[in-house]
Amino acid sequence: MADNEPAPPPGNAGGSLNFIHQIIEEHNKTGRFAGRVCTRFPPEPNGYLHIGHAKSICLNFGTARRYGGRCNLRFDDTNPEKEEQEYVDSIMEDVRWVLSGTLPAGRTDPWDGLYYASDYFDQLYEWAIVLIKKGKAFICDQTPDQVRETRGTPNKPGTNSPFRDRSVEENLKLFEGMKNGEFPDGSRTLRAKIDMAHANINLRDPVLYRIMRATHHRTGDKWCIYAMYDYAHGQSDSIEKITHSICTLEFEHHRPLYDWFINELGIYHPQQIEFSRLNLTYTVMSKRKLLLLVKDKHVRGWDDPRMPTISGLRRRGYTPEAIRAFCERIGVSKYEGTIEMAWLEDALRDDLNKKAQRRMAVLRPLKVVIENYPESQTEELDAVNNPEDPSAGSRKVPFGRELYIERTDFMEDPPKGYFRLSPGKEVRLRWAYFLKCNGVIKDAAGNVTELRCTYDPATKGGNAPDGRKVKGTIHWVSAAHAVPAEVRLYDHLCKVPFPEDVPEGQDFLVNLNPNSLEVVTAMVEPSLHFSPLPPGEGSGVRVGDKFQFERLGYFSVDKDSTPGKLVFNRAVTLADTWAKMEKKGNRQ
RNA sequence: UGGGGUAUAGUGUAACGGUAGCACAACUGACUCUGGAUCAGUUUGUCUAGGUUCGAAUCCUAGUACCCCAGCCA
Repeated sequence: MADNEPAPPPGNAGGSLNFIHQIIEEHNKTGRFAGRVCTRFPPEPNGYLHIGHAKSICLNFGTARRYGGRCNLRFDDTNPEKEEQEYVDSIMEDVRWVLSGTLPAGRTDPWDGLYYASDYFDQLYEWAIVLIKKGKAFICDQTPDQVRETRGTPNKPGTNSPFRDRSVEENLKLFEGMKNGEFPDGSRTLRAKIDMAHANINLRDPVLYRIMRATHHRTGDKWCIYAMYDYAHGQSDSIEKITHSICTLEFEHHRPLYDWFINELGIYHPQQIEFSRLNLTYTVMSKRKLLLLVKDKHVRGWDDPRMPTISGLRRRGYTPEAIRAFCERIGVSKYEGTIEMAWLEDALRDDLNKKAQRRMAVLRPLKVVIENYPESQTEELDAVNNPEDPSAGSRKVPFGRELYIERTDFMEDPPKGYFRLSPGKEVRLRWAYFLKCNGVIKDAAGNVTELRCTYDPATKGGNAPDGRKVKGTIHWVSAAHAVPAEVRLYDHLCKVPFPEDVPEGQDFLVNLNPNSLEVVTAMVEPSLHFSPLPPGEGSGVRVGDKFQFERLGYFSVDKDSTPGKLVFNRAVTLADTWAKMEKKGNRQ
């Protein structure tokens, strides 16, 4: 994909071509486009991009890159009622981010051309006149209801509009009147004159232009008629000399209509190729549904880390490399399946395991007092920053008489196979000493509030000179030095793998996971403190910095952080064999 | 009694008439100062029924299942 990025590991895509690349290579062989490859990514600026768009971005930009071609970013902004500049801005930011690190030196934008369908409004209007003059389009005065009623159904042909046989002169005059604002919104349309009995409903005299007085984010109030997507899209591709117009499956039966326009107009003919859109378990992926989640405040915004949006994934802690690896792994086909969320999560773990420095953080603290450790003593111990990357070096972590450990790392009455701390048992404190539990202090309700332990001074660094082994190693932070931090623990947005599968009359909202966000106050090691300074200035962590909290998962510094308060998002947990064993035990 | 698509392990994706492979998941085991990572191994598959062929996931015929289409949305 990129010059400075290693080739993807031999996954399912390794070595073999996806069906789109096969088609392109066939075209290159036969000279259909003279060896030229030009693709485009054509979002409508009516919402934020999601992981499904990332698949399309990787496909379109990756294909262009692969064949030495070009890829445009084009905003299909033909419906001013739904489109906003905010969305344009977010889309550009997200495309840049997904592709960041893959660009040749000196380039900031991944697109070879930045276009808007609104750039072509004048040309589209001229072409409409051409169609009218050819007798291939007419002004229709039917109401929306009448249009619907006369369109027929999949099983029943439609009937001709009574306005279908207006003269060319009258059509021309009325169309100009439409453009000049002489008629009210919705009172007339320009329609193609094709075949009201066509088996493909898209060819039953589709609407080309509607009257709509809405301020367009780019053309302002210049127009009060707007082309329909179907009329604009194919010609936009044609204008840009797109060779391979890659889109999702639902546009397959629009292709004959696009071809009809191109042929009637006698203009350059791109090749449209359809692939199946991405579906993921435990989430929803349509802009309509995501908009609903935002508008009705089921989540905290488009970039809520539970959202499958690119901005949500970014905030959660995903890296562009992980997103790209995921898109590479899932492949491209026309089969409409659903990818398991575990694939996405695995891609992130795979990336961050190599890159993220390790830190110790205790999510649900349980106090430990080491009775044989001197009262006022503290010391600094060496901790390796990343065992996968020696160049990451090491750091000092403070140790003292009082510590916090994870509540789940202690059990008073442990089951077989539990090798963390329990009365009389010994564990290793990561990078520190062996620790043995001698007593348990409880509150009136019987909850464990504190552990009384002893340590073995001879095991400093984590190894026993007598060669004795411990099975468990647990993480900890020194109570005297610990820094409280807000940690947001995320779970799947939806509580079932296929949230759209609901009984009649219900919608996916019933399947939202009520426990998708849990907020805890964790204790983290003091090397983690927030810096508001730009990267490179002073010490501390910045928004977006990622760490592995040992044994817990990967965490990213959230933008809500302030110098007085760190906020982390849990991007993904670590694989947890013990949790799996427990789950299996419970099932029996 | 419409049209357009798609069917290969649990999930995706290869194989383009010649040993059904890979990844994720699951399960074993090894190793480990993260029950992480890593390594080794195991289980599970060509929608069905016929046909052509020495040989079929692939070609033919007939079925079956699922998806999309009746916006002046994209």
